[in-house]
Amino acid sequence: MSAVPVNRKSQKILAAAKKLFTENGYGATSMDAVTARAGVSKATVYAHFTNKEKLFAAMVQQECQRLLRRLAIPEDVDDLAVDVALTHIARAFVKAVLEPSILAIFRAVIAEAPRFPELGVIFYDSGPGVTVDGLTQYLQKASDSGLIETVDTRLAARQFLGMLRGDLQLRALLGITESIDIDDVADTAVKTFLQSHQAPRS
Amino acid sequence: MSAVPVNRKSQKILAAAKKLFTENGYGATSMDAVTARAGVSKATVYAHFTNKEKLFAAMVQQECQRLLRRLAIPEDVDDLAVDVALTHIARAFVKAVLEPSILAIFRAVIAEAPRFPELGVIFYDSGPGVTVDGLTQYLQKASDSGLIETVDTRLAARQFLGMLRGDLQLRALLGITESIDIDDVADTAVKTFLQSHQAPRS
DNA sequence: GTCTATAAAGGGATAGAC
DNA sequence: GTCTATCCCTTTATAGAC
Repeated sequence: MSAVPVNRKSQKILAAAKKLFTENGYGATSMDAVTARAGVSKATVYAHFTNKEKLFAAMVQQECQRLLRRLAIPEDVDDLAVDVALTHIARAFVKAVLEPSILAIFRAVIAEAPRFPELGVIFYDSGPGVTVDGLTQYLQKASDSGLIETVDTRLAARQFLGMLRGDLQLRALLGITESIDIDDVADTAVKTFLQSHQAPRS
Repeated sequence: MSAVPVNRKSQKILAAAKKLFTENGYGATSMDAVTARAGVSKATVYAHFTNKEKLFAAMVQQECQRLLRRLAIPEDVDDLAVDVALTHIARAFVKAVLEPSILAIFRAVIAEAPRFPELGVIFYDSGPGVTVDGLTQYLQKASDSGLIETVDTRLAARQFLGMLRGDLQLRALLGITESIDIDDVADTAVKTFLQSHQAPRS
């Protein structure tokens, strides 16, 4: 008589699926491996998730909700000075996009995007998309207040986030590890951005 | 008595492998499908490429050499004004990273990076890496000539290329198509970059 | 080197008992 | 809902003839 809405077994299966799909990829993950890791029988897996595709999709959607919220822009930055706020945002963002668990789900979705087109949209909208939206709103407010001078705030947000990624994220996705100073990357991007967008001091 | 160094059959097989691996992914591509598309027998494939992994690796390496050279910075930009040169570079770069054939190989390598760690390095060094190197050299020369003021030219190059990608490349990798003005994205990035790096006019 | 045929294993999915 | 056992197909890889 638990109040948990989703079955316990479902969660076990999804956890196993997440681990195996993200580590080995969709094609290289067998349903047998999922059942073994989840500690249930094969028939149970199929009772909960019709087939392999549905299981993969369910796993991705759950991870979207769980992981990618970390990419959202916090609400409490409005009180800070622009450079301080952007620095907070930048450091958190760089850290998040290099997180192994987030990289793993990125990799899985990118890999299977051609065969799961809906998932690409769901993934973007619940992850990278909310980051762009949040930063765009912030920049818009800052621009309205005269703190910065930016005409196309959405494009500016994308540029800023792109600067933060540099090719760090790509290298990480490719499995190239490196020791870099995350804060340095973030702070330099803030500096570059503000030099371009801050209203010339009168 | 052809002078072609590599076997004709090899090329047929590699072409089929490229098509199938990039379209369907590594796991979903069978050796049977490759042989059928190449019009050869299975034994021939195995005679040329020991196994499936080796075939995939060979395909990636060939595509690295063929496709990714397009990401290189052209040599003839030194004669141009900085803003003109950067605009040329930027437009060509954005166009290249959105090219379907290049996206396909990106997707395949990212997907299989965990199981083919060497390929990630080879891919980066022969593609995105040469872009960063080339632009870094260009920025260094421009900085030495006093045309721009940039302390860390490599970081600046990464920032600039990151701005150009924005999240365009990510969206493209996720299969999200959109109609954008490539030149506009490129030109805005150049503007932002120069506002930050150009020596203040005296 | 290249083919046809096949071996050996593993894959997704289901039947039927409980 | 959950299990065990199994069907049936595809897969990778090889044997043997030419």
